Amino acid sequence: MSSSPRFSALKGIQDILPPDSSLWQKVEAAAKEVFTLHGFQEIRPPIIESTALFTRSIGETTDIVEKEMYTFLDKAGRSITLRPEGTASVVRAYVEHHLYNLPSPQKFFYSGPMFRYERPQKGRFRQFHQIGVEAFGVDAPFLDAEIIVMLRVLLERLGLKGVNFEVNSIGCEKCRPGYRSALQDFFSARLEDLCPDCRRRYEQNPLRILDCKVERCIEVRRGAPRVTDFLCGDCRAHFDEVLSALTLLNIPHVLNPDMVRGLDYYTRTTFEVTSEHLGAQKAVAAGGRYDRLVEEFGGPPVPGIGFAIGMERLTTLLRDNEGVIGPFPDVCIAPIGEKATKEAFLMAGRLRARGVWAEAGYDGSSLRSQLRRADRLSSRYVLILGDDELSSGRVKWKNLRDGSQGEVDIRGIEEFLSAALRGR
RNA sequence: GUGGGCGUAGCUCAAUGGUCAGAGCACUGGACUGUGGCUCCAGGUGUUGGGGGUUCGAGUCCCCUCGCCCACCCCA
Repeated sequence: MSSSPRFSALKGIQDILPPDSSLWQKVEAAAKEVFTLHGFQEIRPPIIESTALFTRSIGETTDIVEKEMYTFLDKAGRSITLRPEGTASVVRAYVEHHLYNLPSPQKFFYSGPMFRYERPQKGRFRQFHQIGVEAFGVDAPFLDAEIIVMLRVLLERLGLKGVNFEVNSIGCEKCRPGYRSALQDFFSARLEDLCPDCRRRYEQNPLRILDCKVERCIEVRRGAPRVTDFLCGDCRAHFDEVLSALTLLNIPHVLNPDMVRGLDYYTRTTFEVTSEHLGAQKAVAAGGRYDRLVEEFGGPPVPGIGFAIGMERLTTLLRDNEGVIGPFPDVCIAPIGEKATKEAFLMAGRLRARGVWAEAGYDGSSLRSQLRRADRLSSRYVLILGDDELSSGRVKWKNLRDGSQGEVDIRGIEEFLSAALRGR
């Protein structure tokens, strides 16, 4: 090891290494397949945007905007921010390219890194990854239900178990102010019983008191007014239809009137998928409606809805459920001697051209160590290629799974292995 | 930003303030000149995260710093 400076990834930012990366690929492939079946197409927005895009949409006073953004000035002095979430960019693109002129709903999915300058902990990183979807132009409750169902289908296909679907409605700009003041009225007489954080929340965002984990605050908020009792007629009807659609579709879900959203743009339906195995950050996916956001970005009054899945959180759960086992080579070729090594090199190329994953030994290490290596890699087959084989033109093969072995003509190897590996 | 825990070999971890900081795993070779897994033998690597201090003597105690983990705030 040299004494020159050793680098490491930045705080809260991690490498995704094999075999973990193959689990990520599996998730991404399943998401693409499920989303496509539901009419969603991929959109690839940039990772950096002008800072104002996020401060507008997410909310000036949210923690994300106030203290968690990676913001810098470019060479022309413009304020640029690494995206802390995906929705703002998709809405920007939707408006910028006048996609509201296309038939509604327009449905998109995306995946990639997001950045928030936070203290890392379990399930929380400074660079993390989301797979998300957004749908524009339809405010019908069936779209809400369809999106929740789609999320469930995906998670089921991935074999994820032990998660809960929680749903809520936080109303619109008409009903929320009334609820907010009703909450403040309720807590105003009990302020001294609340924790310091909640006293601050009382002023800034009283809905957050419903989310507090302090024992005393949980007591105090018993009997607090529920957001679902303050919904206006339209919001009430919308939410009821979402719920009955979910019931119709046999989707297990729980009403959680205490569920709060961190971003300002949400309206009406909100939902979360939670797990008990994620530490303090138990949401593996979350989303909701944002019926005013397109308009706020200068577009027509077009409703929107979407969700995002936290990749690190999801893969944590999948890893716990089934572990991660990497892909295995189909065959390792163990050459003995220089001439055989050259032949093994060529043979590996021919096998690969036939779709067989072949590994050939590069140097003259012993047969024993080459076999040991093949075993460690969990290779299915080994081919032994030494002077005897070169002169006889017959290669020795061994099945490392059951120990069977034999020989095969050197020119028939591709056929032999293709047949032997069929149905792998 | 706040609080707690932890940093010793590639990995998992030992070592009362006291010789030269050890073991298992892994890796390579051999026992078995060309047959993996089991067993045995051999091989060698550390700025004890970094810096400073206390001490005759620091991996061990103190301070600073960096990093990791967990929690708060908040969030996927």
